Amino acid sequence: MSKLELNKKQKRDSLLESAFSLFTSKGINNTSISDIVKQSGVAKGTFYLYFKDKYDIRNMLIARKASQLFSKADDALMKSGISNIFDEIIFLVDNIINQFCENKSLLAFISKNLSWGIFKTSLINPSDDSEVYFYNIYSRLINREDVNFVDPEIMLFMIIELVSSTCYSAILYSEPVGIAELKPYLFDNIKSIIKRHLV
Amino acid sequence: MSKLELNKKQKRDSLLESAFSLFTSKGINNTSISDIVKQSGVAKGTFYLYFKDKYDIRNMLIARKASQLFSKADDALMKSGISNIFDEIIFLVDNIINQFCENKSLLAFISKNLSWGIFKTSLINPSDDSEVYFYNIYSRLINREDVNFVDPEIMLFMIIELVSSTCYSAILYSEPVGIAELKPYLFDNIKSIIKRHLV
Amino acid sequence: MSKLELNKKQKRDSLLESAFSLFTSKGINNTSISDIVKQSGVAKGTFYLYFKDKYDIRNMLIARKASQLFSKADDALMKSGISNIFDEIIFLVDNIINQFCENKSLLAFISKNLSWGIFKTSLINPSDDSEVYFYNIYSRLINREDVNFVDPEIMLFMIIELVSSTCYSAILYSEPVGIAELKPYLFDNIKSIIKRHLV
Amino acid sequence: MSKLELNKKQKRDSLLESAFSLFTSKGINNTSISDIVKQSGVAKGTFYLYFKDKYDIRNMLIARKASQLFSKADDALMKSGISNIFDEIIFLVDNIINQFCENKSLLAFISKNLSWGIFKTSLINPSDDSEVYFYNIYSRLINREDVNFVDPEIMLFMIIELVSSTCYSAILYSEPVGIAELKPYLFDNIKSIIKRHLV
DNA sequence: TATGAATGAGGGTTCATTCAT
DNA sequence: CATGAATGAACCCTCATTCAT
Repeated sequence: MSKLELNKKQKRDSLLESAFSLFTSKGINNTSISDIVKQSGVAKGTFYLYFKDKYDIRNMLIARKASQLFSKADDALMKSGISNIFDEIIFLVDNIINQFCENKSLLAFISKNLSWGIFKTSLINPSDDSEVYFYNIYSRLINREDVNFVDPEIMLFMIIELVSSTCYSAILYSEPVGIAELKPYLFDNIKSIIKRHLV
Repeated sequence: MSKLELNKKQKRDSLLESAFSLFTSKGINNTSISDIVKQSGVAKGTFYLYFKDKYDIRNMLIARKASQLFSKADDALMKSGISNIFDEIIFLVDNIINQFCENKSLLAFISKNLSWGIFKTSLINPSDDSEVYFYNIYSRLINREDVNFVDPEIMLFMIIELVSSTCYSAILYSEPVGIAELKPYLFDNIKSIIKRHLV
Repeated sequence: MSKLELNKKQKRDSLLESAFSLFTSKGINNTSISDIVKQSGVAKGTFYLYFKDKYDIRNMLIARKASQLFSKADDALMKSGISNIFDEIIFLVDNIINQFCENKSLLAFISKNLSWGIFKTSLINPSDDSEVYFYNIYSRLINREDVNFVDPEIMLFMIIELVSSTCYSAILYSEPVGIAELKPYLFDNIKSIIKRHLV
Repeated sequence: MSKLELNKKQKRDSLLESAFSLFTSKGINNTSISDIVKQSGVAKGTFYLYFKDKYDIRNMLIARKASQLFSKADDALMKSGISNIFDEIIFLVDNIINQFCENKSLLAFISKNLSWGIFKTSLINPSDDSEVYFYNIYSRLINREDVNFVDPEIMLFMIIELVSSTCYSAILYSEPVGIAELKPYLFDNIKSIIKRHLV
């Protein structure tokens, strides 16, 4: 990669990270392009060399952050030696929930913005290294040798939606209960979902 | 109610309905106070006599629309003669899903904005007739003579979160599948959740 | 007219006159809405209460200024006692040319922007008192008792186009000659045009 | 001409033609340097190696396009065998009008921008082959053996201004009438102008 | 109570121009 | 000669909010 291209990648990354920190701290609606470039230390016009508008950079961020989240969880899973399908999924969910607990603004951002559409777009058209990993994790979970799922995509969809929406309320507002109290019920439900999709 | 008070209530209702139609058709971010008052046929200053700002009227609307949704479903339930707890909840969910199918912008509005916090606020502090009704439905479901739930609030919470988040994607974008294909899995999962909370 | 309405008319007039002085001194392209409101002493948003954009105010100005130009010339004609059709038209043209000589920026503005379309729109839909006068002058010239014109509209069109385009170059740049030197030829040509349209 | 010089001429021509197509289709105000270089397939900086700014390239274009227009008309005239001065001028005007009818955006461009100043600059300082040709046509019309004109430059000036301003309205907007209906009057007036300048 | 004219900060976006490569 | 990434001033326009009527 030439020096110029490296420079460009750094600018893009800097804009992405500035946008993320602002989106998560002040919310997307209250973040202006001005804010983002100011935090990045680049000129306003530069933003438009890399992104179409605020929503373009948001979409890039969701895919990127969700991928990193899963990659991290998957790394831990690899080290754990777990091989049972139920345990694997619960492990991943638990790890992700813990990441959320430590980074509540990430939770707010992902929960409010992750849609299954962006999810799949990112799988099919990875725009970043982390998103390539993401694809590998996904396909490894789905195409296992030991088990056959009925409609595995629907299964994952339901688990992800259930986890993200309940955690949002439990972790951020302890509503109706805190995450610790919620977990047993949540994990039981996830197991039920998996069971439902086993042949 | 005096004629003046009636007039005031009509103005407030008119503002609420105008805001709802604009929020659902153009989105909250793209709706201005100007738009709302123009559609309502009242002056700009008048808005501030009834609501603090755009987000104030939005919160009022969520509670109001969610209550109406549940009330309608409950009316149908009453006429159905169903008394089994599983069937009752599935019936309610199914009815609400059907309402969503017929009114997709309502789904988008409720899904993106309904939080358990507003939900409970509305239960505890009803600001409208429909919300009082709402409370009755809720307590009738929870405090039944025939069954005892463990943590009934968590159960309802999970069901509501699961339904609203999966329906959002399935009904509006047919992602990962359409609502018809999703329903069997969804209902099975709801039954599992209920079962889990029965003593 | 209420005090409020009077105030509004004054604001509108002030904006029109500010825009005119800026358009004529700096050109339309180099005049921003900011410039106009600054000169008018009103807030930026106020501009948009009265005009759609820069081109809206420009069109209003052309009609207004052209009407005032003709009205002034016609007033002088009334006082002159001239009744011969050739002499009347030459008198009007001469008077307008002299107005242009004294107000070159007005000439630049009118010449570059007056189109027959705006001309007729202003005749049909006067948006101002001066434009009503304008209509009267026009119809009095066309519908005379003493003479009958063939295609009087085409005749006026040609005279106006010839005068405005040649004066632009002659008065502003003395190209190919100054206005004094041009006049004899111009007036002869106008007479030829009139003659051509007499039955 | 060396290969390098040829390459440079091609770049310049390419920029000129791109600018022309954009100016005529979108208008000068809505055309940016970015647009021009994009259409030309050269880098932004390259533009500034050949032209000072947008208005520089516009002036080059007017002279170039006006010259081409006259050259084409003159070619046709040469082939026609016409030798009478009235007929020659009418022939040229008619030919140019017909060119305008077939290329309305050219008409809009020329009419709005051709000034007698640029006209003469182009005559005196031709910046291009076509402009040299242009000069020949001009002097051949003026310095004839068979006739002597009084102030031939004023004569041509008036004809050109009258034709370009009336055609603009008639061809582009059919105001006050279409070009076909206008032509008889226009030609009569041109003949009057010529007659006026014959000794 | 109700009005709606007025505000002006601040939003998104464009673009001519420069300059290191 | 040619490039095109970067700049940042300047643009247009919106809008929540106020306040005299």
